[in-house]
Amino acid sequence: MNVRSADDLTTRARIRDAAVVRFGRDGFRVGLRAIASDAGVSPGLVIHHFGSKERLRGECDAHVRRTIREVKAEAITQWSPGQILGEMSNAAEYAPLVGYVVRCLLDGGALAAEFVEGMVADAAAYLEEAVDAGTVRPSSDPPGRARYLIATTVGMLVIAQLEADAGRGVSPTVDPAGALGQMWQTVLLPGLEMMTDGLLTSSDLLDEYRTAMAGDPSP
Amino acid sequence: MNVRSADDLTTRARIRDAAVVRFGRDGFRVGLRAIASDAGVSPGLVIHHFGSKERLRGECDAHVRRTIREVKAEAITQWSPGQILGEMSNAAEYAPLVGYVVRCLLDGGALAAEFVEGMVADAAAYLEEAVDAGTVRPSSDPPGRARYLIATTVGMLVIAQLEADAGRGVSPTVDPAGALGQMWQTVLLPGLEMMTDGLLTSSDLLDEYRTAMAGDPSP
DNA sequence: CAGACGACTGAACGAGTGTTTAGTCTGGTG
DNA sequence: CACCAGACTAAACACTCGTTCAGTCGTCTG
Repeated sequence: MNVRSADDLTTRARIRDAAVVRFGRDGFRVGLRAIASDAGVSPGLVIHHFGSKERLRGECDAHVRRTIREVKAEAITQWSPGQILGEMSNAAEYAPLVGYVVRCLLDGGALAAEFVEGMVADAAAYLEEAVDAGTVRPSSDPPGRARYLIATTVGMLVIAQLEADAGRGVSPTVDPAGALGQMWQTVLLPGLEMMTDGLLTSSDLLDEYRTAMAGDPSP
Repeated sequence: MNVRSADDLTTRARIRDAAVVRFGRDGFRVGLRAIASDAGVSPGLVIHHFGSKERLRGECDAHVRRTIREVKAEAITQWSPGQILGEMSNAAEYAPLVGYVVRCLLDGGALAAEFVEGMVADAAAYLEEAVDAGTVRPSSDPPGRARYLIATTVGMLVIAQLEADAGRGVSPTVDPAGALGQMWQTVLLPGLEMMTDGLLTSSDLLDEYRTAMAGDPSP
């Protein structure tokens, strides 16, 4: 117990890391036997250490949560919130974590909701700073705008995962992190265009919506 | 066989419809017994009609695909592509289909990839028309822009599903379609703002990217 | 050295799954 | 009527899953 904090390569930690990788790559449906095999261990030992598969996943969640928080803390000044996952996927060390988070997103656990809310909060803070600095336009609904932008990131993660899964049968070497990077390249230019000039040529739609909401704000 | 096309309420169709609803609400992990029970039928009969659970899902896919194509065909002139799912979720008749599609998106089957590509293609066509009509700005990468916009829609679907799942324990009456509608309301104003004015106050970032790409277009 | 404790394994258990099988009921046909 | 094909069911089968259990090994302790 006292050794674990100093040397994080105990069997227990090895099982946990193997579980994160397996969960991230194959989803949460994988059997304990596959995880145990990856860790070079018997299925019974996994239960011996973690009590149940659910508690194993709980520790994986906590571990991923903690790691992301650390990376985020030291990177908050460098990148925009939406890019954190992209940058993490570039570092091979953190690539499995990205896969794990995407799986959580698809599976819909508590970590997923918390992760999305965290991204939204980060984006809101980041946008507020940028608005104060004068580089980003102010919005009449800052939290809503943050949600809107994070939705785009989440959608790209999901679509990248979709294509990574689809290509797995043909070329098993396709990894979600690579697919995500490719995805970023594809939409970076259109995204920038969208962010600088917008999409519409006139403000008619926005004006219509605003006057409609002024008359009847209920829907 | 000749009866089925005239009257679509054969036992076979009833099982298929029950499967679509169950798959959409609980995901593809639900057992055949639950589906059979919903259809008022024994588990064996499901196999008798469809051969296997996988083939049952295949017929569900085909049915959803066909229905969406029909709805799309008669609605293509009215709504923008991203709104089709939203409008469908309002019609109670089609609400289960929306849930099914979202589940496919999360599960990552062939229908999911096809569905996303279909939405992207629709969005691209819709945007091209709008550009010609002068209501939407031209883009230097129209397909990329379509992908970017559809990613936002997909992300909102996923997040809405996330929150619908999270609230299920507290209030089981929350349906994905309702969550989706609520989601739309939340981000409609910020989305419109974004589309009319953009996000950034200057074109520095875009210009930087363009000059960088002009010098080294490889990455 | 004796004893105890924790890591660890291999085999088994019980519950769940999709599927099979034997058999019943029903409606139409010669 | 006899017959039969198909819809349909109840029970069982085969398999996988998470989990349990009895027991072995090595190490530390008194």
